[in-house]
Amino acid sequence: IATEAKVVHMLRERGIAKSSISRDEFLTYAWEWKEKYGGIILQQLKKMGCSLDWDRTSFTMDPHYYESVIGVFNDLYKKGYIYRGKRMINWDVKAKTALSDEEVIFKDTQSKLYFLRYELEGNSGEYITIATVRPETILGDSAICVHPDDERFKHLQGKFAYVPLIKRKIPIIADEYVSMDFGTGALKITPAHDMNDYQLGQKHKLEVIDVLNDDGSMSEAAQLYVGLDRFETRKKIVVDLEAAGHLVKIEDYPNQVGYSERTDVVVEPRLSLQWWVDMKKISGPALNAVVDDDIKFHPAKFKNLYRHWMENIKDWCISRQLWWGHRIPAWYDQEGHVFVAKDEEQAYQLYLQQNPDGKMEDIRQDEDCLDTWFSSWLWPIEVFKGYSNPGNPEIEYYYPTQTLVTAPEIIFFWVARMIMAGYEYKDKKPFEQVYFTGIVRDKQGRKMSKSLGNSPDLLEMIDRYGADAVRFGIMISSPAGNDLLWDESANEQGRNFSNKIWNALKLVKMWEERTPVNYRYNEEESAKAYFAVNWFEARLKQVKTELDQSYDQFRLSEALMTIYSLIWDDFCSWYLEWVKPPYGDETIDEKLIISTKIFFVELMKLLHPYMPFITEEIYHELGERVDGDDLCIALLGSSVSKEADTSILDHGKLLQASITGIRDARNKAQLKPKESIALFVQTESAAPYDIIGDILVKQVNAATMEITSSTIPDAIPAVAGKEKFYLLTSTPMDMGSQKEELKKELEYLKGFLLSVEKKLSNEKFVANAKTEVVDIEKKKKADA
RNA sequence: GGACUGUUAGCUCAGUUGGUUUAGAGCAUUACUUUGACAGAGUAGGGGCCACUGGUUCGAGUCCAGUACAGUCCACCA
Repeated sequence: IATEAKVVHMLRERGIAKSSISRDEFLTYAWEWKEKYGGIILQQLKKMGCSLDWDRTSFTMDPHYYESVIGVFNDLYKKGYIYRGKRMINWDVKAKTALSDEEVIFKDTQSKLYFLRYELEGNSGEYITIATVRPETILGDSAICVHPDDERFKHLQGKFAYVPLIKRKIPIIADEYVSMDFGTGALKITPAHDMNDYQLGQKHKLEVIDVLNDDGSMSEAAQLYVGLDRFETRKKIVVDLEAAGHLVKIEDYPNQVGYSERTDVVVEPRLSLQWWVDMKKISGPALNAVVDDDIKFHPAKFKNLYRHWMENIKDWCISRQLWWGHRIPAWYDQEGHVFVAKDEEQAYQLYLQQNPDGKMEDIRQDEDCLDTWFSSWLWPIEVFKGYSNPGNPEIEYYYPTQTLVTAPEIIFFWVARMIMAGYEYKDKKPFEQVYFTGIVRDKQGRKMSKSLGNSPDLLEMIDRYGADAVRFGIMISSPAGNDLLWDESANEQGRNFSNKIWNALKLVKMWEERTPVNYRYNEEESAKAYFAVNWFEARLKQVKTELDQSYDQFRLSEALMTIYSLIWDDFCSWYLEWVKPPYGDETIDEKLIISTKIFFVELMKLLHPYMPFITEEIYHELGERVDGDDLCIALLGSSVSKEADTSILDHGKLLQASITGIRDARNKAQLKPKESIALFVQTESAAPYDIIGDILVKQVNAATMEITSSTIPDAIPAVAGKEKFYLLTSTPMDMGSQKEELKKELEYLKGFLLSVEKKLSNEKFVANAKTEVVDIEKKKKADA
């Protein structure tokens, strides 16, 4: 529909009206348009780094696909699942053509609401009053409808009234559809000119009286004003109704009226025969598949929505008043008999069976096209030629696919119908998981759309920030199941991240310039010398486990955040600083540099799906030197276990807390970074400091470190958890600001202690809560 | 109008069967420090009646009901 609208627009700009060219000519233009803009979209996807199989692009109007769509239509028709039924369409009385919904422009209009009274049968002088904005349609009335509970009209139910002017007798019926508080509470039913009226008419078996011709003039069925234009008729009938005493009053009534985009005339709702799919015939397995989690939705909240829709499924109107698309394979003869076939020749053969003397020219094909989703719902099958060439190796290999990624707004249009088609034609689900992305909105919360023109220019953004940065910006702000409020500043974070990674590479490459020293340390020293390596290896394992969990739940932005933090905080801020050779040392331990590069490669692998370009580049930068190295293989082999070493991780935490605490104390005491200190550690367990001591000393610029059992006078105190540190400096320092901080900390802990004690002194809590919970509270108290 | 979903720091969001140190993260912001991987970095800080009102419970951001507001899809009213 969008394509057709765009092509129509393009032609109009060139001064060509759609109505002035043939169907085939129009389609030539449409194909040109498709090639051009389809190509642009593919280029953008490539520029974005989407790793798709570019040799296998597929289109629903490829010849094999087109035939399959027609084949499916024929198949469903034969099975009796497709039928013709009435539907209200938009009719352009000037162009004498049906319009798609997209071609109707609604304008706010100041209309009039006419209150008309209909005389009741038998009791001359008694009336029932209805309200309408289209008085000319009363000539097509089949009934008057009231709410069954409406006391005002209860006595009239089952009686009859006369249509004014033509005195046709119509019943007064009751239906809950009518709202009691609108208008007069009585509704005239005109099945031929209103969809709801039509449905009520079906329900109550009312006559359909079409009072309009296709040019908008009154038809023979109207009895009066025959041949007169609908709006002329409206003026005239109001005068006549007033003269006959039927007009009660006229009120102003603002409403929206649809105009044709093509001819700018008021669109006429018109009943027309359209093609439908009987959904109840095919929806059963598709409902169960999702309800039973055979197909999983992410986020799961859409499951409810899906179930509700499927349980109340309505038949699917598959006709569209368009030229661009799969043309409905139905042919009609002069009498309106239908012949559904795969092509004109076969339709003709069917026609011949009934009309042995018939000619090819006697039948003509349906002008309409199929709803775009009637082709799209075959996607998981026909992309692999699973319908046109069943059982071929590709469909057998790829079907069912694993994950469908799509937008929640097309859950019914596309997802549900693909599942139905999957069970109908493959007897199997088409995919295992469905991941619904957020809807992209701008900062003001508006949906991004072509018509609003509020979409950012992707290529321009890529030029400014880099494709990886743009991808990062999108992914980091795409929490599963929420809309994505697009803000260009997210790109900046991505760009800064790229910079950070690139600089980390620069640092590692600088180290490579140094003289390598092979295995500087012996077995006993290695836990200490390679603590940073052991720690990061453990962190890597730990984070990989977290990532597995995030991915299992399709929490993509969370996974990216985890990787971001692993690289920035753990790798750059901690690990690289820990292994960084001291200033002035021109050598480097070979194990350190190789481990670092292996970690770097591992990190690049983790990040690759999000930022493919920079990770690919760095992988190759590092790869030349890592590949083929025995130590690399040995290191990888040593990390078979997925369990991270928790004691190493604990030591890492202690080291981080110590560094942070001491640095904080240094800052508060306004020590210059270059000023060295003597560090004293007061701790309950000294053992870990054997391992982390060297790094600690380096990171806080200490000349010496000692374990002490008593406080050190005249030193700057620092605290990390239950660890105490004393920083001895050559110059005495003012510790006023630090004291303030510590007082605040103390206040907090006092308050905290109070709240815990309050809880523990509550007898009901101690009596009712689980013992573990009470124990935790007791531990909190002890710690505080 | 129907159905569904949401409402937690300035912004975007976590918070997994109610209890895990008197609510967390990223970004933004503030102060100080630093300039030997980093058009930056380090350290610290500020910022929340967890929409509102009731209820269940020893205990509620978490469960229940209602209200308000927002979003989405569907149907659109003579």
